[in-house]
Amino acid sequence: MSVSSSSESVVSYPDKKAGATVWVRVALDVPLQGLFDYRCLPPVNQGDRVIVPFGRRKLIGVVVDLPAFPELDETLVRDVDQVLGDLPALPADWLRLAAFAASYYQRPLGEAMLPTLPVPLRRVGAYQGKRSAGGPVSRLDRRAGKTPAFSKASAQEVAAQAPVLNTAQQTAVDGIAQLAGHGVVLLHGVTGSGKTEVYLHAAQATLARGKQVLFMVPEINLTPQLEAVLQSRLAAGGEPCALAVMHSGLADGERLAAWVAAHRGRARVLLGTRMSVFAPMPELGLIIVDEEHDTSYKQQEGLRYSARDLAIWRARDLGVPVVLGSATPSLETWRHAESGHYQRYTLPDRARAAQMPRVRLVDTRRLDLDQGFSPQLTEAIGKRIQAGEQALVFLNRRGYAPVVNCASCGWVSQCPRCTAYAVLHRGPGRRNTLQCHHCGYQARVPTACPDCGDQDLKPMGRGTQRVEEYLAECFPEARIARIDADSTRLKGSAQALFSKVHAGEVDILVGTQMVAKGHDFARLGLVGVLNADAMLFAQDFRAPERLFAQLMQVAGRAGRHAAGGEVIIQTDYPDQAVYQALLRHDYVGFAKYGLAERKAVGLPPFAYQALLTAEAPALADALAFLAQARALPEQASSSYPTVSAITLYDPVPLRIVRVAHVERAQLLVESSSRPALQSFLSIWSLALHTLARGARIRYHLEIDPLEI
DNA sequence: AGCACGCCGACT
DNA sequence: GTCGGCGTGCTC
Repeated sequence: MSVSSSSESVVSYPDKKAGATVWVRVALDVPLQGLFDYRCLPPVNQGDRVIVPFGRRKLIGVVVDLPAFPELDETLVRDVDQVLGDLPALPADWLRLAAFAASYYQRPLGEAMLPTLPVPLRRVGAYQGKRSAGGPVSRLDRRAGKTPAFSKASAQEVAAQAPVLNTAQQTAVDGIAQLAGHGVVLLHGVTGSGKTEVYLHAAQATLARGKQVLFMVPEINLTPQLEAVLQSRLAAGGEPCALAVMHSGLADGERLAAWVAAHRGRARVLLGTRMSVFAPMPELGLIIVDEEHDTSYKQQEGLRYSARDLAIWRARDLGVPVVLGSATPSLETWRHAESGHYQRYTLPDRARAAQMPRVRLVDTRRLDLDQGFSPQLTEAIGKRIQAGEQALVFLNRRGYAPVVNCASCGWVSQCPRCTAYAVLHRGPGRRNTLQCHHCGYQARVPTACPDCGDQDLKPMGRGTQRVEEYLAECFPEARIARIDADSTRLKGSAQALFSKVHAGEVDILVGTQMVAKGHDFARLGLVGVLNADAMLFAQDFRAPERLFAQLMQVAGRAGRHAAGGEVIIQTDYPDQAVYQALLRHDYVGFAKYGLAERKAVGLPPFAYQALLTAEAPALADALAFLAQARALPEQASSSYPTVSAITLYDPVPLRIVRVAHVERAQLLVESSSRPALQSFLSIWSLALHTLARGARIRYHLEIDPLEI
């Protein structure tokens, strides 16, 4: 209609029919505090998406309010360009969740809200312009006849028999069923104890009540079998259940399809990674957070949210249960279980016949190691493969060797852009490279030392490639496979490698933490762990907790089906509490010890933290910014009512100061009171915004950081 | 964050 | 004479 310039002027100056227009308050994805008011022709509702002019461009925003009066002088308020009616309005509970996330993580509402929408729903170009063709949703619906937005199993598949629950599982299922309204349930059980079966029963009961289920997992591509299990076991209304899957590996269109299916209530189960916590689900009745301790639930850029924490908030807001599952719950969660704040159900043994693997510590202090291998470990591997079983060597370090060193002058390979070693990688056909694991820098390995010209350059230490090479020398008959980020770079290659392992075409598997998650190896009899101590002495206070979780998880790979599985951990520190607890498979003891230690020194979960990180070309500028940030409350103490309850630590450089020519420093903020911290941060974060303007500084404020 | 305006340096 | 460097100012 609006082709001529005269009709455009009608849009700009609408008729002043009394009551013909309303005011709308819109959240936009701009790094500006506050919301933006526009004039709009009804019908328009809270939760509608609108296209609005903003400066010289157009943006898609979400209507969060219909105020009686604009906050601004009416003459400055512009007109909404278009109300997008292609989907039902975003529900009120979704708006509440976004508002909570924005305030808790200290970001403008629009910056929290808009990025959670599938890309096509927030791109003006998808609605206006040459090839918009009715918008992304109508295009999706036109396609839907051919490719459904979500999958359904056939009725026969759904009839698949459910195993009988053991007593502990039944107790947990009953406990979840008896929750009237909201409650947090911690399902504590080791790998193979049957947590999935409890989830399935709880989910099935929820579906039977006509409600939707949100099932969250840390990484979906590592658990492809879960989708099939949900598919074949869950039904809704006598029909196989409609399941949608959502994760970051999906193309924009696929993600849109899953999101729309959840939003329309067509998908009854949504299986997804952390981003799925923001999917609108009008009839949500249960949230499951599998492996709740997993750090993948923490978003590491943009809005740095914890999907687990938001899931709990969302469940409470909706008055529905949330089930957290883990063999090694985070100490935050465990503390709530201990205090009775969460209901805890423990699944004590492996539900199927298998035994827990035996854990053996090999004290490497006085041993002569051969390429990092103790005689005990090498011998154990030999025995297992002779018996026709598989062995897994776990090493959290990829590449051939972490550093190359000159024997005569002491030169070491370093990344020119980062304060980190350049790692030696073996490429195909002896094509060796030095690679930086922080910035992606790559270079040929010098043939002689760049400093002294000596040709005696030696790889120091070892990564998965070198371990693979060593094992091939030790066990020339054995079929060896390596699974790490390098060997699985190509799409589908991870799947192919895992299939080979499952098919028994591999005797020895070498892998990084990638192998610890999800996969269930039937013939695996032995897990050997190299270099665990490196993780133990990693920078931050959560390192032992993470190491314990990771070793429990990798140990769970051994002997899951057959009895007699064994885990060998090589360490210089066999007396460390982590290893001692692991010997006894004693999470409870380890958690008790860990919580006591945290309490004694006032660390989370007995304190609440925020971390301000500054980045600049020169470290001094980053540190100066942080020093100024730290001084802000002193300069204006009256604006900070809770500052006395807050500790601001000294700004310090990050352990890896420079990454890709950017130098970083951080400042830790701590309080024993979460409300006091929140109140402080809400004022401080505004002041930081002003402070950073002018200074050529990038910064971010992270709430509840996992690594400090 | 974009996006434009604006005011000084080397080039077809 | 212009093309273009990125400083700074604004967005309901």
